[in-house]
Amino acid sequence: MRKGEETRTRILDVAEAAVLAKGFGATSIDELIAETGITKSGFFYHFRDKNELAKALLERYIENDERIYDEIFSRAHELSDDPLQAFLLGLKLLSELLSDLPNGHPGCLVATMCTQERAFDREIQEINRQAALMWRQRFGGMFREIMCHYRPREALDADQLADMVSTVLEGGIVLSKALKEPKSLPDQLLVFRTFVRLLFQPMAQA
Amino acid sequence: MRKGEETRTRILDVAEAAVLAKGFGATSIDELIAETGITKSGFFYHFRDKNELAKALLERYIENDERIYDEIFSRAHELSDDPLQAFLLGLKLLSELLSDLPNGHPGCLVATMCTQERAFDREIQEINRQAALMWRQRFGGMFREIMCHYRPREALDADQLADMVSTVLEGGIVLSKALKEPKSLPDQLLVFRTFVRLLFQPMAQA
DNA sequence: CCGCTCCTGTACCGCCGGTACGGTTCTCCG
DNA sequence: CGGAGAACCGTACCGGCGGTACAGGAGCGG
Repeated sequence: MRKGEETRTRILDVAEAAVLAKGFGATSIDELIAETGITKSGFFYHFRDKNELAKALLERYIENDERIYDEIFSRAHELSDDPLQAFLLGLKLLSELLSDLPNGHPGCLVATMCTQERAFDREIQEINRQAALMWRQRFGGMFREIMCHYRPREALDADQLADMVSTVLEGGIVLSKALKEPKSLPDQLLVFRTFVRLLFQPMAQA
Repeated sequence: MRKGEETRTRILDVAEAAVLAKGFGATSIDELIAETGITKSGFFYHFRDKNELAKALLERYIENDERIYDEIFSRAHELSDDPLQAFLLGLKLLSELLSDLPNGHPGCLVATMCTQERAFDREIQEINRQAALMWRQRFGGMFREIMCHYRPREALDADQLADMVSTVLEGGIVLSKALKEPKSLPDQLLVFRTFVRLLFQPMAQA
């Protein structure tokens, strides 16, 4: 029981690193079992096929992702009662966290699954969609609360603003990888942060 | 001579669609030759291996991408002499173009290659990097020109702003695919457009 | 000691990327 | 019109990989 879970976790750890580095297709099962020190039979005992591995990988990744956002933004809300300040602080904390990753962000599994969508079944696509919707809900709620206290200089939809957070994160990851500049991602997040601050900045002559 | 180029183009057309839909790894050569109506030998006459196909695919994609940006922003600059207005107009035109794609944006090959980076050789990674740098240069130039005429409300680096264009495009593509909402990408671009307008909007009491 | 979880070992299949190579057809140029 | 490439076709083959099948064994809790 305990032993099985531990092996499964080890497989997922190895697989996640490999998939983020090389893509799902380029990650072979043989390679995974070699690194985890189990046999092929052992692998297929835990995962029916590669698709189920992808599913488990994705679910675990999203879960962890949510946990990180929970931590960061709850900490930000502890430090400031103002919803705008808390959000801006959260973005800053997130940017700093991303800056501290030595080799840059390892990549987002949601994005990897997206760029290879038809290679996976609809279940995985649906998990992916739900993840994006959760992000929208999370940040959308924050923007709605901000809008209760601040009047935006431009009329923008809270959900679209929320999607902008995901967009900047996903796009920043892609750009960082393409440019081989780990700093781009946290930088882009800070640029977005400036935009948000600007958007809700009270008019000069109120 | 002419014939060869045409076949090669047909292979690339089929391959591009398949790669964007399923990912590079999930796209088999057998499948490509079946759809193009040639044989395996014929395929390997045109491309030494799959990696060279990827390279040709990527180069053609980037070339086409650049051409589209050239057209849109040169048209925008014809319609307005003001660099800010021209840029904002360009974003609008781009957003409209993206809106008109019936099934949404098919995906960016640069991003797909990024999420599977180690599966390809360094040459491809370098092409990818150069593409991102070209985007930076293109939009960076525009922002620098804008900054000659407008004073931004917040001090932001022109290159980082330029990267933001790429970020929003790449991130928007990912989000659109994840959410299965084609409209998200053009919407995100318009949100960014609003930010840019806000950034360079003259102060109320100048 | 039974039974269950958690594997190992072996053998095998079909698909796929890639190689090798001989032959064929088409195309353009002289 | 004829020859020389260019642009393929056909066939056979290889190794790696995803996946299946199935038999068996170690360890562990009840």
